[in-house]
Amino acid sequence: MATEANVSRGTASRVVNGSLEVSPWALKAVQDAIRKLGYVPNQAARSLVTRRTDTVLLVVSESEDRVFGEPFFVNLVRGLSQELSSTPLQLNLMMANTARQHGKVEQQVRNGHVDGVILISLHGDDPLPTNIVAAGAPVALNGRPMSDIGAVPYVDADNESGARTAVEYLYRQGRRRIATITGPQDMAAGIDRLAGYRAALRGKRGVTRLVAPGDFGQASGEAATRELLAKDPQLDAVFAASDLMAAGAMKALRAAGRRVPDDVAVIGFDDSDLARNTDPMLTTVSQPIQQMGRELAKLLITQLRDPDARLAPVILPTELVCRESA
Amino acid sequence: MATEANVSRGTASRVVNGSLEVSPWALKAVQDAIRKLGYVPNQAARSLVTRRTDTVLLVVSESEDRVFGEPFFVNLVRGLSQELSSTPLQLNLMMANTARQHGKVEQQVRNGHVDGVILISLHGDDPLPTNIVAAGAPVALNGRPMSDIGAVPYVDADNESGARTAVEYLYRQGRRRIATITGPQDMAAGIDRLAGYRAALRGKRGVTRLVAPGDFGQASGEAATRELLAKDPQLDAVFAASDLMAAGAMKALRAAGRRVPDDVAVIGFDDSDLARNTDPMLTTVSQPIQQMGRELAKLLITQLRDPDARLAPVILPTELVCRESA
DNA sequence: GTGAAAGCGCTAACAC
DNA sequence: GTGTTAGCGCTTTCAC
Repeated sequence: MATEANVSRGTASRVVNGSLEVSPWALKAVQDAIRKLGYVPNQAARSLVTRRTDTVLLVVSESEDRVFGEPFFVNLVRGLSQELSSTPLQLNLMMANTARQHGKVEQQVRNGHVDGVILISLHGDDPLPTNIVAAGAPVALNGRPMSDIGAVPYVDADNESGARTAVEYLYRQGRRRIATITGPQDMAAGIDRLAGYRAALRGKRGVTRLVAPGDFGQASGEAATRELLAKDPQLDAVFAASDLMAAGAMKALRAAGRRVPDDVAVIGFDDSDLARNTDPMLTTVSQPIQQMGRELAKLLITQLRDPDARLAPVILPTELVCRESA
Repeated sequence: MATEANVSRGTASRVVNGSLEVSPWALKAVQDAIRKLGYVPNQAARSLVTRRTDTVLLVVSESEDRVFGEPFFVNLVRGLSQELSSTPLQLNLMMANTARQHGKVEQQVRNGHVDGVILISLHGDDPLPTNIVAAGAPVALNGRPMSDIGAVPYVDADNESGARTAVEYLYRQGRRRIATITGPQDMAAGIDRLAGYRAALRGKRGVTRLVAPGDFGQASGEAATRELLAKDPQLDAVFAASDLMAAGAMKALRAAGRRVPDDVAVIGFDDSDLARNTDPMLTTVSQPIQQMGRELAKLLITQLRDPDARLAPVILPTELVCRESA
């Protein structure tokens, strides 16, 4: 290619890498040659000398049992992909739940096979992010980690505010016996959504509060609702911390002869596919998942550009989507 | 590393690449050195000379509107990932719907950035697979392509047999006015499922057949059902070519005062999350999605090992999952 | 501003 | 069976 443009390999390389120290003349000659030859740099050769790979590793650290509420994964990936498409960065995918696979991730980093790592759906307080940083690569996390890991930035939806808005909406509708079915309390999303419920009702008089634990799964929503109904048959609203649990709640309510939303209003969380397909359709809190993917990518790109950057968490707003159930 | 083991770089390389022509003595010395030094080969340097990248590209060619029935994507990826984890192959992910992005895929192949390509959720008769093959990389497809592309192997569920089983089940229950809501007839899955419906009823006397078109989406299922009800109010069974459409059907049936399954039995297709969350829970045809992912990976690996391999399509069995709606 | 040359870490062909 | 050697295609000093 250099010969085609009548310049040295060095100059050609300078043009390809956008160096400014090139004469307009040479610039054009090289650019023409590139177009003519359909030249594309060999990534391997480049990596060999730059010691960068232009590769981002997406680690899905998901246990078989807890499958995330589903348009989630595709949408997140779509956001990531969108943001990365304007960079030379490639996306490498790895499912890693076992400790052995986590070890593989660290190894990949340590051996310079990837420039940075994006972690999604981590459990509790996994040491993986810290280990990756120690191994020398920047990390971006999806979802607030349980134990605060100083240097690792994350993206999350504003779970507390979403829950608060939902419960306030129920209150404004005149509901006064408002129950909540919580998510697992060892996950930030579970904790924050419960906090939102509490915040919404704080200082309100004449409101009956009821809390039943769930695990984000459908069955737990059903069971929790039966429990709540037993405790307070007058119950007039349920805020569930996930759509699946809300669907379970509706089922239990129907079985108990309650009409939704007439007797009991129900609100879920996630705005999953399911929410559009229940009968009545579910009022729920939606998160900008695709946007979260984009922010995740941005967080990583920023660190790649400036390794010393200290990034703050990105908290994205949620939105109450009103359908039929409340 | 070679020096650590007191052998030449050549011998070290032979050991690393599992050549048999190495003395046990040298073998051990090198292996010890590897362990001692925590040596891992540099992938870039290796690629540079072997002209392989040990990378498989997963191209998701999905239009924004048609989101696939959802645990689909994660499960497929999980299968792929499982199968690839025992090889040195990495999985590269790319969302590519536009023609421009399709071009990028071809370019990646042509420049040797990937060794093979797996394509999922292609539209109609996309020329992409043929183009990739022409560019010199093996391809494996998910879902039977519309136009038969000779050399490109694919993995698919046995859509026809799944549909046939479902409709036969309705017939055996004594249903005699059996309708179907089809998928889009420009997709193999839509066509095959309709063929299964027809096959199940072929030659049966005293059965009323009713066909209404749908597009796999919920709304189309609802509309089709209203149409069917208008044509034949006596209708006693509906086989929908997707769970979403089945959910829409149930909604329309309920609105028309029919009870499911008492008055009208409903069966869906996909066994998506949704099927477990409708009320009554949906009887549906399940596909082994994760297994499909594994087979997809195998198809590609085989071709990578033997470029001349001529592979037959892999058709995986479906299964009727009986719940409450039929 | 540009050319020349060194070398990134590895494999493969060849000689021994 | 093993050592030697020549690149793979690129970036990056270092002279000029």
